[in-house]
Amino acid sequence: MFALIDCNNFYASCERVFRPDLNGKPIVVLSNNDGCVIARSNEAKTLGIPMGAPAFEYEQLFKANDVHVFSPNFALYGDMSQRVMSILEDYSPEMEIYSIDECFLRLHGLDFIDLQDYGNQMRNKVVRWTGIPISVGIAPTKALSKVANRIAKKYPTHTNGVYIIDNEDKRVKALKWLKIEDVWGIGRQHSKRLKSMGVTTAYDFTQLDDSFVRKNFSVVGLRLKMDLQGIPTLDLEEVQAKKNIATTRSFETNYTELSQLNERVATFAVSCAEKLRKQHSCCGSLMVFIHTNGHRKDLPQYSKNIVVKLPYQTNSSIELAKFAVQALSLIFKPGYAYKKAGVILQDFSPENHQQQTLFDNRNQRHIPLMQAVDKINKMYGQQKIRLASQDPKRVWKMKQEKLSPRYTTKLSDIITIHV
DNA sequence: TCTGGGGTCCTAGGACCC
DNA sequence: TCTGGGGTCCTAGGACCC
Repeated sequence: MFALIDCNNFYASCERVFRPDLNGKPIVVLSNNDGCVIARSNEAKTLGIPMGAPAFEYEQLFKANDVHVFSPNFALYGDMSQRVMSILEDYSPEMEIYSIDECFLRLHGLDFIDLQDYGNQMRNKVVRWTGIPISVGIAPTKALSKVANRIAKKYPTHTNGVYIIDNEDKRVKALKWLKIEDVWGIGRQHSKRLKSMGVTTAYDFTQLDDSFVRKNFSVVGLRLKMDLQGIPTLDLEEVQAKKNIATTRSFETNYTELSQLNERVATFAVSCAEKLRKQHSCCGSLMVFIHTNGHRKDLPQYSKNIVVKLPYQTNSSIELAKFAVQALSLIFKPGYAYKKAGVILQDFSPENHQQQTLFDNRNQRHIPLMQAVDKINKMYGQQKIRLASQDPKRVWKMKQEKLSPRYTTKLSDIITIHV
């Protein structure tokens, strides 16, 4: 059996842990730049605030209903996630952390344990130790555990937040209940096509012909179908080194000058390089993109990306910033109002396994230099040491008007209790 | 005025090899 | 008249996830 454990309204719940006065009140968490809604408490969902709603369009509704709005506090969410995961880890030797708020456990050899009770224990411990409510779905396959989790979340009073699919009747009933667009792995395009052929539930999908599914939805669709039928085809996945690393941002205002974009792109490249060094990889190519604001139909639009093959593998912030800024100069066109830019690293290889090129221009001294920079930044705070091409005066800011304290990761933000 | 960010996998088609 | 067969590798685009 597999268990899928999912934190309820995770970001909203994290904010509420340190603001118990907000229990029972509607909360939303916004994306970077306070752009759109990326998390909602149940109360906010009830008000009809959709996922992805642009914040400025809903300002009135927020005000009218006393919705508490938060800028994203990823330091907090990341730390809370680790706490939740480290508790759940104790419930099985095999765990896959699937996302910041979800994990799969393999429940093997628990034949004499009441799984309902086991799920209840997880729930109670996590909420008691962290304040985060979770839902637990248990079933013979990963896809079915996703379905079970959805039922647990949808009917908390009936299920007590734990639901188990452990026989054929329950499986069929659950799949007939689940709408096709809510199936894990069936997105907007697939569900549109399926609905047009009369497939409206997960159960209908499992009744389709194998070769038809294979042809129209590839092996991914076929694996999903089997998993939903109770034949395990999806297994726990190991943590692997990333194959791409990206840093991309929208700007609070539009940028028109190359110099402004240079600074942003250099900073993005440095941030990517730090992530790359953290996983001990080097990269062989990078992509830089810029584009104008696609929502502004009244402004001239321009969007371009460029992929640069590097002359050698590297993870030096200095080198990557240099190549990224060079690439930018090749695609920058004056006369446009740029809203977003990004750097994406690709073509990775292990750091300690580098192929030397015949005419190697790599500066070997960057290796100890970067180690020193990383160490200092770790000790004294992010970005303590920066490249001169990065914003030396911290001119660049994101719109973050409703940022909560870093309760768990910053000494000065720890809550004080007055006795 | 204002609309997020970071990932994965699969497939088809083109370029190349002998 | 008639123009092979069997591969690999790479990339762009499209789908999906949170």
